[in-house]
Amino acid sequence: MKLPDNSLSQKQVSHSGRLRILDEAERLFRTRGYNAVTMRDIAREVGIRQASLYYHFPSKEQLFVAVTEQMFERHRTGLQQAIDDAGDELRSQLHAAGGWFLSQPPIHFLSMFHNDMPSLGEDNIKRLAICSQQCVFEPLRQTFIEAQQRGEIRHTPPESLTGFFLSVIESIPFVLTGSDAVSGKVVVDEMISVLLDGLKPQVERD
Amino acid sequence: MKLPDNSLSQKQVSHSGRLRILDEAERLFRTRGYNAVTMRDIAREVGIRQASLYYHFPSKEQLFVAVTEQMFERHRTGLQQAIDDAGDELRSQLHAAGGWFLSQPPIHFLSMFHNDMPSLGEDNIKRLAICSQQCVFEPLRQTFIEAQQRGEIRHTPPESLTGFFLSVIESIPFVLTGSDAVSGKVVVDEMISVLLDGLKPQVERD
DNA sequence: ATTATCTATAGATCTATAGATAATGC
DNA sequence: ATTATCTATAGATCTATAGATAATGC
Repeated sequence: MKLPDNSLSQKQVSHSGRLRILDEAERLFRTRGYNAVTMRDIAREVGIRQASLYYHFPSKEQLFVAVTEQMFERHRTGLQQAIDDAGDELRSQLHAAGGWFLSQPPIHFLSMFHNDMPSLGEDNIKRLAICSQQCVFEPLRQTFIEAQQRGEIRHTPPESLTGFFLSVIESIPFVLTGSDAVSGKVVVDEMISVLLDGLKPQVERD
Repeated sequence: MKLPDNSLSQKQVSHSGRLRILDEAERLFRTRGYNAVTMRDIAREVGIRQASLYYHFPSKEQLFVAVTEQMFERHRTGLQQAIDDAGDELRSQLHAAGGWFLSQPPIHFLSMFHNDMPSLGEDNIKRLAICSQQCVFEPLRQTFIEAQQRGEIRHTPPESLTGFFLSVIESIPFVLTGSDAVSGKVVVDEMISVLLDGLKPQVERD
């Protein structure tokens, strides 16, 4: 099974079968989690029978892995692009990163690690852990490191800052449940302001 | 294929059956989530047969609700106590709150709202949402409000600050997975420092 | 001949109920 | 008589496989 070679003429008007499945599965897995979504649910959304999914993917687990890698990969390119286009100031870079995440459906990292991944085989757990690390964590970590090298913020473990940033992003859908008088953008902007004020370089005034 | 040899001579040292069930169920639900835990799993841990659980609780869902309310209630008293004992400075209050959460197994709020609660009936969802609000959110929110009234920090929606604080607490088990050279305490201390520096009252600077 | 679907079903679970049985308290 | 357990099982699912069938490409 290779990539479908592109000699397909008008076969895929918008979506080949495989891509439709990936898209619908991603939406369902994201909103309800791996265990709560059945192959029947996915098939229903795609408009085929449950057994037909097994022509494209050998198992529910492999489908989930494919879906999740696709999603992380999309975040890697989108996030990197957003940061690169945002100039060379940490503040604008963080706003760009925040804007990127707000433009996408939430990843639900914590749920994924806590609920979904334990249902997978060990190899796939490791694989997805590495993938998330490289696609989402690493670009942000690098951004903080460079800001520290430029002296824009004081020295604090960049892993902590990345966790800090992402945990706020991830909790936005949750925070907004209470009072929807606030939008995600506002919460992220507040967070970035607090973060940057709190990380001002330790000048020896005072 | 009979009794799993119960070599305990005195049946129950400290716990009635119902409390044993609540405790084991809490541990399992917390570590694996509502859907991934079966009544059989809980029964196995308690040392009884699966059907016997239904003598104490009418359904898996009711058991989960009882377990979760118990847990939130424990957080309410523990958290309030920690804050009350911490003097009247925001910094020490936040350290106390952080220490409380670190002393407890993680709540996994986001997983609970995203994966567990959608499997419950609407009434129970609302019930648990209110319970978490009152037991965990409200004490923290009140703490931030009072600090603002004392002028210790600048004015920022206390709901955002609470979400901020909790989201970092919640992501600690996750952040630590990468590099366990850092302890939870260190991450929380860093977070509090950044938060307090970032929230310094708006003196006219620059 | 290949690709993509379908029907039918095996084999595992899981929740919950029914009714029997043992232990305890009066 | 009450309390707490047990065995057995009904009734729903769910994943995955086997084999038939239709559509497409050469």
